[in-house]
Amino acid sequence: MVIAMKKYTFKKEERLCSKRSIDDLFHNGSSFVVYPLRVVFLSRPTDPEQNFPAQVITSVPKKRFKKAVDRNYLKRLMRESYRLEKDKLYSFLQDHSLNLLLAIQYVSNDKLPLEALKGKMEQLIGRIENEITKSDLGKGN
RNA sequence: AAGCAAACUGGUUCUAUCGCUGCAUUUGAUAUGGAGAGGAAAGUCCGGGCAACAUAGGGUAAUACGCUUCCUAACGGGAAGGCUAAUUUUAGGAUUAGACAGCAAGUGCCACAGAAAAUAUACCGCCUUUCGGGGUAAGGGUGAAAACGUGAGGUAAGAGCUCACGGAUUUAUAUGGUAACAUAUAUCUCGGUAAACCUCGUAUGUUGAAAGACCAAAUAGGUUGCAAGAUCAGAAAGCGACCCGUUUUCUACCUUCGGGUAAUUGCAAUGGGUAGGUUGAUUGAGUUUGCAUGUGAAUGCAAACCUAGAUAAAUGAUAGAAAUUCUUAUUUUAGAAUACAGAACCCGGCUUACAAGGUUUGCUUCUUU
RNA sequence: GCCUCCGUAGUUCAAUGGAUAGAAUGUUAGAUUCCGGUUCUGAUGAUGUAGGUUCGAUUCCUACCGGAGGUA
Repeated sequence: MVIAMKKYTFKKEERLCSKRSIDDLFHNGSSFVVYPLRVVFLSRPTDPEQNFPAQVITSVPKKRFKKAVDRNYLKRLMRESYRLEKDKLYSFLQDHSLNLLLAIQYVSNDKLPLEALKGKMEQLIGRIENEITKSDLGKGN
């Protein structure tokens, strides 16, 4: 576990690439919506081989944005906002020693600017922390 | 000069901070340096490279294409030319478009209207008559299209039946041209439709990089070989002196009567599958410049250059400055805009999208001479 | 990525190259009824878009646009 010194990186280990874990995430994960973002997440105990506590995948549906330029633009904005806001999430996850799989989908029909997306991302991360603590409590009982 | 249309050209630049993906050097982590979307990357409409599998040879089927010569790795692409049509021009000519082989091989179709839509079975009319009929496509105003057109001869009345002039067309010869074709002479013929079936000619084996090739480890299982002990009990025989141990045969099931099969564990070998990684994969029908050849597409030679390589998929965000244009404004300041669009194995085309600015051509209007 | 198919009234479907493009249902207006239902009568379409072939195109050809499915 080597983090903390580099806050704002977004490397390959932080992305979700394995097809198996993606299938696992979408079959077993739970979800909620912070408009215009829909989140699917799945928490697991920490794997000591992995350097980062969360893996993220972003997606924009082709039905809502026909042009590849628009889709790429929105994915970049989502990545950028996640990169800037993920700090809190990482420290929370390390405290609870959890590993998180995360999928963020863009649900709106309109393009939002970066500032608004950053605010939404902050809300979203707070919501995730809530949900995880709830489920942990449930397990405890 | 302004506006509109078409074609071509064109496709903003720099700095800082944070971040992403390859590459090079260094290293314990990592750090430093340098690189990082297009003319259409798009549509996936053609053609090729490359790969796997298939493959004696020929034919059929299916699909695509179809004036000529040339270019090309190849093409349904391009260049030059011919022909046809449309527009324009007094004319010469110019511009644009063309699936532009064959209906003089066969078959089919041609609504409505019209006598008739193709073997004219002649409705009216004309001529003739022995009143049964026969001849006749000159006139019918229908239709998108009416049996080559006009005139003369001819006839009972008529008719390319004959002649002259004219239009289209088949074949042959001559001249010019590489050829398509053009011109002339002779000859044959005279509804349209092949983006109707079809005929002739040419081309195509099938599947696509999620193709294919390679890699070590783990897990589960398949096959083969060896070994082990157990199920496993009974009978007979052999060996060792005997208990006992061991070997062989029989007893089970299937059978084509040759034989075959028989649970478990361990070790070794072997080929396959799953997920992952490497490769395929970016030095190539390469890019730029110059010279030469050619009407041109293009080709040849020389020099220089290396210019993205991702894989749930990088090429971004923020701040500042400059450039171009527009508006406000007229020293200036402020604001807005900067298109279409994002590589997915690679090339050659085609098609479609495209802001401002620039060039050329055409049309319209206004001004001046 | 590759391949195949389909676009006709609001909806579900017809139509051999002949045009006035039909049928059911829906919507709506009127009639019938004391009121409603049933029933009857009428109204309601740029054949996805743009070109071409043809005397004539929903149909044939080409290019775009949109949608659906298959493959892995």
